[in-house]
Amino acid sequence: MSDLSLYRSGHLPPGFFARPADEVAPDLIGVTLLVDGVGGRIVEVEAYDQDEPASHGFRGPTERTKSLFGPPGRAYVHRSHGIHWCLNLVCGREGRAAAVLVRALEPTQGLEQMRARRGRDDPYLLCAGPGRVAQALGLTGANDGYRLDAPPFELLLGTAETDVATTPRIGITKAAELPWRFLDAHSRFVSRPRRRS
DNA sequence: GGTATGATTGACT
DNA sequence: GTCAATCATACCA
Repeated sequence: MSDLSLYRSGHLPPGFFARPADEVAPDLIGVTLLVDGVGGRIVEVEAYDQDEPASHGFRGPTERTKSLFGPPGRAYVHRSHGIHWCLNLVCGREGRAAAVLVRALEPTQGLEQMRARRGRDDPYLLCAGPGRVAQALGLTGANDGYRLDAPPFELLLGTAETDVATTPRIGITKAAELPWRFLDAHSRFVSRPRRRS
């Protein structure tokens, strides 16, 4: 990956995900994520890597994490707390567990469909949080392993520069100090405001 | 086999 | 702020 600006307002360039997750993650802020034409602009993500204990891949591949260890550019959709689904975008190379968790979108397309799926009207509660994102986009474990460069998925580069802030990750107890949460510094659609310093 | 723990959310005090 | 929901996985016996 060299110059993203060459691809502005188009699809993601080939090889975009074939990099370490903490390099891919900030580049995803401002990218539009759609599933069957419904979705919005990514404003918050977190990176996870096999070598740190917060990663689902830390203890090696399992039935649940096989797509996480698969080729980059695919979805890894896992259940959280037995209730919610969370969408990850697989990075790195096959055989290595690296992924970016999509934590929040600014809803831009298919608002009514997302409201119906979420059972809520407030646009700030449609996609603010990983479980909410998956629910709004209609994603479940059935979508685990799907390619991200083919329908129903679509990823489009943003057209404007985005100010990316970096903070520790949320909701984990291991490797909690790693600064691998990336967010649009000015967006109101993030799951939680930037941590006070 | 039993128990503890989540990459969370929504309801409630 | 606290806490239950709900289940696959991890870890210990």
